[in-house]
Amino acid sequence: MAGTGELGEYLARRPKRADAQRNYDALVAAAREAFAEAGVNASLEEIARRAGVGIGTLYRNFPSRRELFEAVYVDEVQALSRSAADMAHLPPWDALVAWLNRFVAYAATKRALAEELAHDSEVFRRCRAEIYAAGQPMMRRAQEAGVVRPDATFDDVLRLISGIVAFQFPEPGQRDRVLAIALDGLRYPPTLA
Amino acid sequence: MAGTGELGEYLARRPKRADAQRNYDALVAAAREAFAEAGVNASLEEIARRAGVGIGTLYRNFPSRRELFEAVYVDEVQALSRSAADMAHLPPWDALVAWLNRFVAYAATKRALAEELAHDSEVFRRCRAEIYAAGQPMMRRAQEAGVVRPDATFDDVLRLISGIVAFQFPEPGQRDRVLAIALDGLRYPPTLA
DNA sequence: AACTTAGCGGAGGGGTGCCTCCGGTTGCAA
DNA sequence: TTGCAACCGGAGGCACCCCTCCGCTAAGTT
Repeated sequence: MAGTGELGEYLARRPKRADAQRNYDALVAAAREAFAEAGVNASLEEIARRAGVGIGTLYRNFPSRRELFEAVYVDEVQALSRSAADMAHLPPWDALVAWLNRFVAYAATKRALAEELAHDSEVFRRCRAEIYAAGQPMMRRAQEAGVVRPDATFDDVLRLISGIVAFQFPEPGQRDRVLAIALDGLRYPPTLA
Repeated sequence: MAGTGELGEYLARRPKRADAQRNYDALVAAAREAFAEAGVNASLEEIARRAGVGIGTLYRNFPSRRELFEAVYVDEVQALSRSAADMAHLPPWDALVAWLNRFVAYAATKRALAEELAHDSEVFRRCRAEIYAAGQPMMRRAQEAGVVRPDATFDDVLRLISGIVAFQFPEPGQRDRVLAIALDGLRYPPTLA
């Protein structure tokens, strides 16, 4: 688990007794599903039901909705962060694109969650730093190699991708086509398709 | 009002008596604000309160939440549709970009609404057709002039733009920068920034 | 001015979600 | 095995929202 920054300490909240741990994990898993399906307004009682525990158990582990958000969000970010290492052996442009594709999977389901946490949350700031630490070097590397336009920031790119992916595309190929347009805009020097 | 297609007939629901018309209009205006602020789940009772009418009046005019959505949505689309004519005198690329900028203003506030209506709604289909009728000729014109990549569809472009704009950008300049990246990806043949 | 009827508005029943509280249960250390 | 502290779960109070129903009001007509 080394290399995921100091985010891990936020998992120290995980309880100690075996049954309590089972419930904690079941709640986070249920919450992940529920938030993906119904958005951030998913009913907490529904989540408890889905996890097979009482509503009281949910509130004991996560006194507020926000803390449940955070628990779901943190390990998603950690997985994304770790994946950056897998792309290290690729050429600069390919590495960036590969990681951005991994980012797509993250952003597609976690955008609403991130938006909710964005307002003054220590956890969110740390997650943001974690993502930057993973992706920004790849971006810089690609820019220094002259294959990404120099006037774009890493933040620009994340927003570009996140926005596009937020949509539900009816036809599966279309999302990739739209992403390709966006990536062509990022590429430098411009190339003929 | 010519040129806005057959969408106008949906406004025939507007009631006849003077007081009823005032209330109808106040409700639509209140709903527009409320949806912009609180999203599609804004409370109907809050909307009625804001419009200064009873909840009963709201339900008489709009038996379901969806019909209120539609009323708000339709004239927004009509305004967007009409604006296409204003760009006719510009060169192909500039015209398209100008209209897409107008589209940005529309998409920023109406995306959630559109998503809600997207599922089997006759009104939504007509609005969609209206938008296509307004924008697709500009897109085709630009492609025929060789200034827009030929493999992109009009739908691709709308999704590209809508997605990006869905975000709240903290710094105002960033949105334009991100849009510029996307538009560069659309442009053809690619040009050096 | 008087009438008629479209239109008004809000009380109220039903439903759902949030969160607290506490009697019962069970993992685990000794 | 036993004891107890940690943990469980759901009943219940509160708040909010949805939607219906019906007695009242006033706009438009004659």
